[in-house]
Amino acid sequence: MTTVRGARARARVEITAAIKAEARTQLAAEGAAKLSLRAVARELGMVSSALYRYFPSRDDLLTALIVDAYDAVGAAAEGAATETAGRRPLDRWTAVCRAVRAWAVEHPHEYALIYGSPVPGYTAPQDTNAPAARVGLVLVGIAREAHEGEGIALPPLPDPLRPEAVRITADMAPDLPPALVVALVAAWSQLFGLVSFEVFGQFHRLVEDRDVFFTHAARRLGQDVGLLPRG
Amino acid sequence: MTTVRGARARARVEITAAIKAEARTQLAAEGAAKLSLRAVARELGMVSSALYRYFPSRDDLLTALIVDAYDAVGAAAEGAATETAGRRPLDRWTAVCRAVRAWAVEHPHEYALIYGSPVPGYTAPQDTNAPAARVGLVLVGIAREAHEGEGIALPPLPDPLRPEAVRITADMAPDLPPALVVALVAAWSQLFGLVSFEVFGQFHRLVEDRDVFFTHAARRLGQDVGLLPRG
DNA sequence: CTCATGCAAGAGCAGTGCTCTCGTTTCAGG
DNA sequence: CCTGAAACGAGAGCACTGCTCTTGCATGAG
Repeated sequence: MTTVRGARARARVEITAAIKAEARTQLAAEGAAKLSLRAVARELGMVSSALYRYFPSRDDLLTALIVDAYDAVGAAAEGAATETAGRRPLDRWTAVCRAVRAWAVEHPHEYALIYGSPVPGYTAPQDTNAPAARVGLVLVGIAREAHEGEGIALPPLPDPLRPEAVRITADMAPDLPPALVVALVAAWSQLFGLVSFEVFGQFHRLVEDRDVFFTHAARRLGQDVGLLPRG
Repeated sequence: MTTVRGARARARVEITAAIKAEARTQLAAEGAAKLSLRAVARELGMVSSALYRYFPSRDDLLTALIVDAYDAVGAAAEGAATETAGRRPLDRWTAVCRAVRAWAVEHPHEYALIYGSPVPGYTAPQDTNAPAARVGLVLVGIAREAHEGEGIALPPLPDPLRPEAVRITADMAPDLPPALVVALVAAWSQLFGLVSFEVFGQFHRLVEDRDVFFTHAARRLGQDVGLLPRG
């Protein structure tokens, strides 16, 4: 049963949540590298070994935070998409990009956890895959809507490399033309290039008005996948 | 004097180089987070405290590696630019992007060091600025050449956000039109979005032929800054 | 030749992730 | 209701980390 079976089970979920909350606080304050199991336990009034009853290792605690971060940025993107339902696809695209950026700027350490360097020997377990895909799926959804409504026009590609030659996993969006899927994957990664450079400080003393810059770049990204500027 | 003043000075530069070499080996093997001063010293047959004669702290050793990494990827980009001198700007652009990607794929941990999450409380000192700018300057140079030769055409921007409204530090490329500078900065960061997603594994089980995909995306990036497909 | 300086070694401090043991508390099956 | 298994918190301990300080030795400049 997944229902609460008693005081013990209730305490377990509460303590697990408290550990994650305190870990997230330390993460936001100092970054992932300085997240210390002992410090978390100390702050919670426990002893470090007691924490291993809830998370088998430090990496497992990090994994939980990673999943939460993916879910948070995914929820931000989905929220922006639903709030702009019915508007022009290019405006929706831009709104979603801006929501991702806003979340990243507000939670730089959590952003770094999921879109920065992978932690040392750590390989992401399978259960991070679904949360990690949420932002991408939102973008695909907007493009699909535009495509079905004929509100999309991929610019001609005078390119020796036909996009059909780029093999993308088919089950991602089998209903969309390959050229659009390729453009979407590229735009998706390029979006996080823009966000990462801002969050990681590469725009320091280079881009003054980062909000305006990002909005402009995100809009052009939407045009790159064929979203039309006028509905 | 910068010349060698004696056996002592010679030994100093040799040992400094040996430390950096061993540190780079460990960096490539395990990643930045697992780089241990004691392990480096152990491997070199010294005791850990002796290492502090050469690097005041672990972060200073990391800084040295960061500068080296920026220089390495910058040199790769510059090499690709000089090797393709005289060819069409769009081809040169693509070649430079491919050189950056190739270096990143070959040195993932060093790439993560400079384009991944910033390390914990660490703020990059001033002497990393110049090496960090090299790749961007190569891209600017190619765009400038195309612009001077009239081989550039920024597509019309039916965009409510005029690029002139995006303030970019003026002394970056004062001779180029603002719209081009904005497009260049965006393309620069988007290039590293493509590379980071590949190196950090976000394309896992998604993009099959990553070399073809990257070349295609890099070429479109070049077109985004106005480089013409036909010379 | 002398002596300040550069240097390696070692001990030591405070901190880390993690394991193991040892009493105690809780909860479920008989 | 009772009992035994499971879950739990506390503590000691291991091997490791970055870093500091002191001690003695070798180098090389004056």
